[in-house]
Amino acid sequence: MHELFHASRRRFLAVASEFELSPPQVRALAVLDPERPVPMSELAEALHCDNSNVTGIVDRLEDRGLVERRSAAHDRRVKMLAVTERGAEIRARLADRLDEAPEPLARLSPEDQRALRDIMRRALERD
Amino acid sequence: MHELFHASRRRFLAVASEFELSPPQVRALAVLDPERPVPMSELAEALHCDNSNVTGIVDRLEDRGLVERRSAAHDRRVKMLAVTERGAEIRARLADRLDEAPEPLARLSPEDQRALRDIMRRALERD
DNA sequence: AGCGTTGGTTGAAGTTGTCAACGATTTATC
DNA sequence: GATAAATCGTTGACAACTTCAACCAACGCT
Repeated sequence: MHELFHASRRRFLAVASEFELSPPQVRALAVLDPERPVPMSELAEALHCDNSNVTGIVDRLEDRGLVERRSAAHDRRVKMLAVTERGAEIRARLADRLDEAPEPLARLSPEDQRALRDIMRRALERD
Repeated sequence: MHELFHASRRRFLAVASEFELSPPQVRALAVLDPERPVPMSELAEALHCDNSNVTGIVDRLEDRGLVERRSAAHDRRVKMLAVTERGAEIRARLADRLDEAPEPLARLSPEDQRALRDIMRRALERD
């Protein structure tokens, strides 16, 4: 199990540097929904970190034109995070790379892969 | 799959702060072998980071008395990293906490857990 | 002996992370 | 409706991580 996580972590870091993004930036981009802007605080919660931390991360994502801050209509304190067109494109390519099965699992037989998928489904279905 | 990694990551961070160690410090301590000191460069390789990075991480682990730098007999350039008695104790408790099955998997039926274990074994056995 | 290489450290620069304090705004309470 | 309390995002201070380039000491080779 640890080995699997280790392999996944390594691949995650490799993909991040491949796109010249830092790990938290990749995580943020993956969490954000191009279809539906969300407040900063929601991103902070998803990333398990402080509000003040996402300020900086979003700053840098905004500098690269991947994300946009928009003020919300219903509450002038909150800022909604919208993924730009370019951000959505990067995000999609990122997802493609990250959705590839990690190396050790890719070598499994088709039956094992199916069985694994079914078990994973059962593990998460009660949420 | 991503959800599983996410859950594991969250637990990992929780355990780290529980022991008042930073994530890289936990990783380092987990990699090191109390039975067999290894050179710094080997730790750097295991952590997928620069040599200069482990210098600082080991500095702080040494400050807390969890790890010791010993000069190697065969080559006076290299420094062997040895886990202290206290370090080994923390390391063991850390392993206990990290070896607990992640939340979603713990709820699986015994048959599914066995099947999962067998699949994992097959995935890694060709290494 | 001399020269290139290697192992670890140092310094600079940038990012991540937490915490406390703050300004602007909203919501609750009187 | 005015005032107080709570909320959202930002800022500043500080510690840790990360990479890179430069460096020193020590090794190995010719």
